[in-house]
Amino acid sequence: MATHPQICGDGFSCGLDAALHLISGKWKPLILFFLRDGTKRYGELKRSIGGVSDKVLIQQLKDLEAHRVLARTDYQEVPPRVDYALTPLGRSLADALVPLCSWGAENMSEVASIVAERDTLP
Amino acid sequence: MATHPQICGDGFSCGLDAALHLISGKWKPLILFFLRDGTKRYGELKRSIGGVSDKVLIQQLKDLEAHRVLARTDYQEVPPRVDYALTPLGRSLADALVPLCSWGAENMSEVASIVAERDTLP
DNA sequence: CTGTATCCGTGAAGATACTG
DNA sequence: CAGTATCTTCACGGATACAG
Repeated sequence: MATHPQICGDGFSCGLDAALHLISGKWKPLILFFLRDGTKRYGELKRSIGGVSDKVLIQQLKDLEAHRVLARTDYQEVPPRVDYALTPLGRSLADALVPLCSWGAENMSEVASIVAERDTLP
Repeated sequence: MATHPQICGDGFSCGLDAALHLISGKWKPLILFFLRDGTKRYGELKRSIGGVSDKVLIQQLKDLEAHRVLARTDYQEVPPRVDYALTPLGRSLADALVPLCSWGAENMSEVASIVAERDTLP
């Protein structure tokens, strides 16, 4: 990732940049929000989200795990049982996301029409 | 937040999804961040950010403008003078971003080390 | 000063099939 | 059930040159 020359050290331009680095990915925000309800198994997660392929879901889960946002537990059973949960870091991040989520919910119809209008232009 | 998902009516899976749709882009968070200080001219913005090409910066500014997050004013002068400012929608979005920004600032060193550790692996 | 116009490399995401 | 393995596509972002 290219570092931005301005603002602060640690390789991030600002706190927002650091936070976004962890949640950038098409399904990551959704994963975080589902996991706020508690630990979930892989299949539950996949059904909850819907429309995501195994490959992509696994990839995003691995990213989040590597970034210490969530923890994966493999019970080494047959048939396989694996679950995912937020770490303390992940929970605090998810909490920080709440206002943004509320904003989106409040402005959703406006955002939807803006996006629709724009995506259908030539 | 809404417990569920899957396309909640307006084409977004949840409010967070809608919000992120507007700020996804490498420089957009930074642009919002700088514009919180007030209206800025194109050149100011470019210098503030640093390391971004004209093409990409313009592209992201256009996206934000089309999404009604910021307003562009062209003074029709020679030499050209153009400035950019947050709209009311943009300001409320930027405000909703503050907790996330704070989270990033508080956890920046941890995030930086996590990312560094991971990005240097094979 | 504020942009356009091209060309291009990269990687994220999707479709599909297969496995322990 | 919980993944892996390939193959493909395409939008994102970058470099460079040029224009009003």
